[in-house]
Amino acid sequence: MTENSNGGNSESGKKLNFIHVQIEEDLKSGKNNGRVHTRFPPEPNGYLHIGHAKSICLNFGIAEKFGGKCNLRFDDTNPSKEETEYVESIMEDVRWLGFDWEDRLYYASDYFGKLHDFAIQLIKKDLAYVDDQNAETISSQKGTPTRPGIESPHRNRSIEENLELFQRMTEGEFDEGDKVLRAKIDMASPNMHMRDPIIYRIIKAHHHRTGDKWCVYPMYDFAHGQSDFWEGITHSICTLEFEVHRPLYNWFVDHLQETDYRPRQIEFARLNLTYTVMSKRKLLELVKDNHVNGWDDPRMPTISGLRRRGYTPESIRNFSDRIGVTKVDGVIDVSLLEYSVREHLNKTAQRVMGVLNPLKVVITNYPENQSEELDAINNPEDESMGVRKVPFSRELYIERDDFMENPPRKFFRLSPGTEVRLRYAYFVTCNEVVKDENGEVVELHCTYDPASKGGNSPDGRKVKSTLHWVSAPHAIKSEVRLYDRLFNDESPDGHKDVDFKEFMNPDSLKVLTECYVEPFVKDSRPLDHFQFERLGYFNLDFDSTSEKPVFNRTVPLRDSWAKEMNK
RNA sequence: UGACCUGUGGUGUAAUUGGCAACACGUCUGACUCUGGAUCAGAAGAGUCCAAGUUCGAGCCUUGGCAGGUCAACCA
Repeated sequence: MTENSNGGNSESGKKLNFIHVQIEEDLKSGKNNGRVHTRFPPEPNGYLHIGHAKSICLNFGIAEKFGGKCNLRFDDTNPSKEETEYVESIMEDVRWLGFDWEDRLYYASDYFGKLHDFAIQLIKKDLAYVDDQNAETISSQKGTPTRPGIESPHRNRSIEENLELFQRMTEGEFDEGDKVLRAKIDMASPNMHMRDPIIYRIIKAHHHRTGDKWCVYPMYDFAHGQSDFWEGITHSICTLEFEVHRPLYNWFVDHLQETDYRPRQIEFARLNLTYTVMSKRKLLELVKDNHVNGWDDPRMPTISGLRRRGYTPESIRNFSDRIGVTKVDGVIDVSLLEYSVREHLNKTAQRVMGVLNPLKVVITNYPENQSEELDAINNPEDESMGVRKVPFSRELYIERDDFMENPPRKFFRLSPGTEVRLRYAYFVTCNEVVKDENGEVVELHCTYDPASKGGNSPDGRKVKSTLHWVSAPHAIKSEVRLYDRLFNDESPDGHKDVDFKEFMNPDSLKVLTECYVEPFVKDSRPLDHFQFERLGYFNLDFDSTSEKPVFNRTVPLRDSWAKEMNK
């Protein structure tokens, strides 16, 4: 009823964040001739994670909202960390999330030539110099945030000498670390980034695109603003830690570009999630040290991991909208992410009956070698998804937890002498419990009431509970992987620098091999999301090499239901 | 003891030109039995970091504090 309770009043009806407000102001004041152009600029040094999804949704979302454009740009200025595999996975993930950069795919490496020319311009303006000192020395001369730095002895080299040295750097005459090009700004600036920052360094590594053409590479601060400028970016959105870089970003653009147009850097808070490690460095470590089975392991917070876990693009985009955009560095509870999947999957997922921990049930008054097909609803929230046939026969499997020989007071499911409903099928009553020599229950003998076909008895009698089940001879045996959070409840949030591996949850992956699902599943390969009724949300994992279906459970169990049963 | 940024229920986000702080998640309670971890109904929970000031009236304005974050990579 009150659908516009968000206070926003944009055309799309979605919530306005502070960046939207800023853009509206820019638009009103006639900046950039009414253009809005953003970019998503990942470094291809790892797979994208849920934090990047926030940035993707923000940047592409702004373009959509204001009728502008959003570029995809790979910020590949450091060849020692970057790989083509990452480029490809990033493109796949952005597309999967539902965004399109059309023909606007760029690489910072496309600008290496222009950037190099700009470096020379800077030297010619006496705003850059070659420093021969090593990293340590340069670092020690930087001073501290509270104490000014001191100038390099090479700071006042002649323009000619700088030009020559930079040329020789470019030609590969020096080794890595021997020389760098620095901007000549202010060694006493209160902003550390303005104390003669390095703009070019020697790296003798193979670049994933330019190969061995270059051995000097521009630094982020030097390259980023210029790239934005050349692409006509109006709003360059980045995370909070770049706030102190902004003066430098502006300094480079101001000293190198001549028109009035200026891209504008705006910072927002990166996403932190509880129980979730999101630093690329740490995720890389998990992959490299085989703590997980690759970047797309369903326990990973990567977009590819979430995809295999069964998350939908819609659910991630909804999550993104829900968390908003601010400059407050906070921590979001993962339950909000999980809520977002459940919300979407509940509307769209195919319902299927399945048994994870089987207990055999024999319907003693049902004829042998007979079977029949019963109608089951595919999605109670969406009639258009129709119905399917579920085979029923004399031998069934039910969930082991659905039977108790000596039930406590509030246990209404199957126990000796009680009658329950098998969903979509019949009322059954348990008459006999078969045990093995260890006293373990191995089989139940039940009788069914043929008059209760479909799930209701003509005499109007009620049963207290409904079970789901599969027909033993028809069921497909499958493997089910139950994924839980990779990190346990004590794990620190966000990017805090601690030994995060101490907090890994040893039970984060359980593989169950004796599971049975309706045969329906076999014929519905294209439908990869299922809700196993009562058991949670699953998806078929196509990654499996085996012939049998393998399911990943998407949303971890919460214990409220179990708690209820233990009362 | 520098510069920049940020402070609204447990969490996240709102609050038109200053007008009794709203929404979502989470939590708790109840209902519903063709299974819910679903759905529905309800409840608790902040007086907006603090202090002064301006004002009939301040989360929004002013001043001063306090707290937290970021910055000293030849990473991005």
